[in-house]
Amino acid sequence: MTETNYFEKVYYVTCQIPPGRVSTYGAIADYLALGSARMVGWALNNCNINSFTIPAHRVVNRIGELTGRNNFSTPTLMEELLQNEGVEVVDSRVVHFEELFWHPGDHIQPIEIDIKE
DNA sequence: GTGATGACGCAGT
DNA sequence: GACTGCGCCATCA
Repeated sequence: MTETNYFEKVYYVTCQIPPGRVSTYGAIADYLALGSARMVGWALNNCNINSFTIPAHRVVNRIGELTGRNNFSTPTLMEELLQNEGVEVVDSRVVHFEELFWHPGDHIQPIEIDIKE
């Protein structure tokens, strides 16, 4: 692999997040034993070129804030994608974040990318 | 080879 | 209770 498996780990876990659910950088970092949530954001930033295959919009910080929206094509794209999946987003924040929170490994599933148009 | 940076999180004040 | 600063680890310049 030309790129470190590190990216693939983040890529893998991120793809496990079911539509309509969200996870956090810290949760992914903890699950992958990365030791730092910044690593997750950094990895996603490097993989954002594949944003069509990586639901990076489902990854938010620990308070449910869309801190990475500015990294998308448009600052509103992340919010629109979440709302399209049924996630209510207000003021760049996920509403009922605690209820929609999905913990990596809780219901881990094989990689199954299903992109919705 | 060194310093700075990065979509965060926690501890300390 | 709220704010600030530091640390995690890897890549780029």
